[in-house]
Amino acid sequence: MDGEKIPVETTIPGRKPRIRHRGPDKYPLILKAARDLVASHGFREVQMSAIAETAGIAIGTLYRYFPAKTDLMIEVVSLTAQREVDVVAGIAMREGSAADRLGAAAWTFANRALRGRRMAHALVAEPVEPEVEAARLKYHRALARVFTTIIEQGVRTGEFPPQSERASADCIVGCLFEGLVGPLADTASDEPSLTAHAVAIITFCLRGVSGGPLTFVPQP
Amino acid sequence: MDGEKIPVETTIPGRKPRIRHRGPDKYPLILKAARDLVASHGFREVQMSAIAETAGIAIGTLYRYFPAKTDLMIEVVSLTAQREVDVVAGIAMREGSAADRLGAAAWTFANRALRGRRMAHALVAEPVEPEVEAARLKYHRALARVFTTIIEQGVRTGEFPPQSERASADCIVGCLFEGLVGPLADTASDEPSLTAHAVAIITFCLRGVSGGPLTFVPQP
Amino acid sequence: MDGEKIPVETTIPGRKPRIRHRGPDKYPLILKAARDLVASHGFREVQMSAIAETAGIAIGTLYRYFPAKTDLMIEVVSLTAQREVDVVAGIAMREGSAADRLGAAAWTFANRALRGRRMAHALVAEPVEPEVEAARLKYHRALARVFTTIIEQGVRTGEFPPQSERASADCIVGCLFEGLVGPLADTASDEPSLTAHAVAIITFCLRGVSGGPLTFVPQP
Amino acid sequence: MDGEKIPVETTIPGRKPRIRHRGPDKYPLILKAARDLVASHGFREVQMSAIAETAGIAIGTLYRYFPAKTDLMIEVVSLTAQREVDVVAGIAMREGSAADRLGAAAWTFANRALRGRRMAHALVAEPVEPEVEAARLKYHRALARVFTTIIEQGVRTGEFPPQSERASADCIVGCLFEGLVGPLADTASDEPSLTAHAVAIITFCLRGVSGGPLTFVPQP
DNA sequence: TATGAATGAGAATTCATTCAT
DNA sequence: GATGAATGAATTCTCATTCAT
Repeated sequence: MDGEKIPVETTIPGRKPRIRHRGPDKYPLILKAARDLVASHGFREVQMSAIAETAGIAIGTLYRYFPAKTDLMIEVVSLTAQREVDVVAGIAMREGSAADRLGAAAWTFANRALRGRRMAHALVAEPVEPEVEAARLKYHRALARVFTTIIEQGVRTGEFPPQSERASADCIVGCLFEGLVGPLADTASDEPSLTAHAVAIITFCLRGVSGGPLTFVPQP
Repeated sequence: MDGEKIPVETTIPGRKPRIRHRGPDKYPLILKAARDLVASHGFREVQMSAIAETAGIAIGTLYRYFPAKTDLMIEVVSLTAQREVDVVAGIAMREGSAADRLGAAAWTFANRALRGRRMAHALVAEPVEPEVEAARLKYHRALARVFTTIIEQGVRTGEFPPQSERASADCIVGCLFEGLVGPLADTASDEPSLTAHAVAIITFCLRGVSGGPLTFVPQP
Repeated sequence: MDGEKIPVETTIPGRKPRIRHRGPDKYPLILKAARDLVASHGFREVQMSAIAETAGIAIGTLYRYFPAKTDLMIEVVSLTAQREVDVVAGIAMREGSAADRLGAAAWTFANRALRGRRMAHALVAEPVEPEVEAARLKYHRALARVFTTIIEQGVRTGEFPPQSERASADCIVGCLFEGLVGPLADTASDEPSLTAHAVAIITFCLRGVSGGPLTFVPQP
Repeated sequence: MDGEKIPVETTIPGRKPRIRHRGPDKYPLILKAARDLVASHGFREVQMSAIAETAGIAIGTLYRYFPAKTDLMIEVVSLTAQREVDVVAGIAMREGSAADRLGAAAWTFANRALRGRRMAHALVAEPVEPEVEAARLKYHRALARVFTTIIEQGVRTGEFPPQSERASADCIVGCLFEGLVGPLADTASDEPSLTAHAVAIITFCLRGVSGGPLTFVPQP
């Protein structure tokens, strides 16, 4: 109506990326609440209202930090998974033979998974939406990549026979998930038997990769 | 290994028993509709109304046969899983060395899983409620039991070294799930590369069990 | 997982067009409730919950008949507007000179609008969403088309001078809306003065179309 | 017609009076931001946060100048409308016959409205709350008053026949709104056809007022 | 005065389950 | 027995407004 200024159809400011903080940053608080809730109840059972309540904030505040529930869940998966991968990768980079490092890496993963069972289960076998599922898959792949690296090194040095490193790495991840996370999710087995189980699984993996009669012995 | 079936338990104690009928039994009709829908859309996406419509009956009728959605889902998992276990168990009971039979059983599972991917994924990695999850777990265990049997026989005959048969069987199941079902769920890989992948995975399993340099070769 | 039946990714049955009724049809009930509420409170103030309550049904039932609020609002606009247009069009089709019929049609519209002011206002000047706005616009256009027809006939017979029939029809609609609906929406004028106002407006329209000193006289 | 402004009243009785400040007056800054945003997105789409961001101030500051969103919106309507009325009133007070001035005033309005369509639409057909609606109505009335003045002069000099000046003025406003703002709000018509449309509309108005075969010819 | 993080009431929509016919 | 319309609790997300710093 006013000839002097004809604003073009522009984006409304402040619409999407609202996450920008200075003062008290509730981000870690929210993430912790979400993590805890997922770890104890799984993805499906967690409502935004519960997360807000657990974090001691209002729902609206939640949405200042995460534009949608999906985003928060993705962040939970990514962060938690990344931490696991980092630790395992650290082990994989140490000194020693490929077999030793492979065993140590798997052993580390196993021990961490046996603690935090519920969360491990959520990361392994409880997808919700495609987008969260994608984040979960990334975790599987990242973990497999660590093992792929070790195996490739072993093959290069002749310690392991030629093989599809990708397939073998997938198998190791599968062994660890199925053997330690899935079936045991709700079983309350005793500590020693779980340890023996883990040792047997890692031995299986070493043999699968090496094609020889290796046996895993956990290092204290 | 005896000829008896390795059952995926179905009855849930403490639940209202399924209603039995006289006249036209819509039970298989409903189950088929539910199965098809789960196979094509996954557990989460299937509503009772959709199942009823697909089965060509009214929602109310659905509830005459299954007191709750959970029960129907459990039945879908149990029946579908039982069929898979049956087929794999059939292979496992044939003539031949333990290694041959183990390879053949795994190969059969792999091929069936690569068809019907969506359903396989639902059975492997898409739990919904604890109760359905429990049914899913029974499937894992039943499948593992088939492999346990083969391994035990191989160990007894000296074909395989002593080992935790339970752990090894879990590993095999894990290898197959992780290697074939999980990551590939939405990937559209070509036939030959998938076959090669399956071969590599089964080879890994054979080596894991035998501790020797076995290689899997699919029988035509 | 089952080789025999691989259902293709199909649409889940029963997803969208749920509107299919046999028994007690709440459709008119809902529409009446929505109409009444819009007529008394305008579009903005009407919540689905209020409509459900007014109709004496549950919210879920509402959604059996209308998949979304927008759809219900569109229906309200369309139906109400169509009725008005029909009545006016009926007048336009009668016997008589173009000027007579134009006057009679406008007079009819005016009288109906002066009753049901709130609703008329909602139809004329209270858009909500683009989709509802589109329905509202259709109403304006449909009403204009009635007048266009009369004017065209008048021009053809020489009763009216050549002109842009479309523009003239828009003007008539604008005169009626602005003169009768908009400003008076909340004014509580007395009956006689409103009648005089309507007469003056229609006279204006007749002169605008004819370019001559016509005067509108309402027929009893 | 005297020189005094035809004001669109702004103050709302019974509301907390607008806060007056000493230091840097952000008032015009905010108003400009709000105006621009309304002009490009309409009332409904504009959030206080967006206005604050556009104005480069904090939300809290916004609320120091306007106690509520409604107040700000009212101010936007009032100011914008006042400007339009001023311009049209300026034309109306020039030299010339009543018909000439009426045509020129309408022509000016039309041209300004065809630019800034979005804002014109917001002012004409996008009310939100009763209070904003009231401000919008004042705009309509103020605009009508300009035309009333011209018509009264024309009637006094015998240039126009006796009539309800109020009704005629409403009609002119209605013709302009309906013909130029409403239906065209989202249409992307070309310049020449819009001009022709405006000419036809103004001709209609001249005839409606004069009762004679006048034709509008835009002055360059 | 200015800031902007925090608030929370409110609105739309979904879907398992019930029950009168 | 079958039907399917009706139910309503539950859940996600929005945005005007407040207030401690």
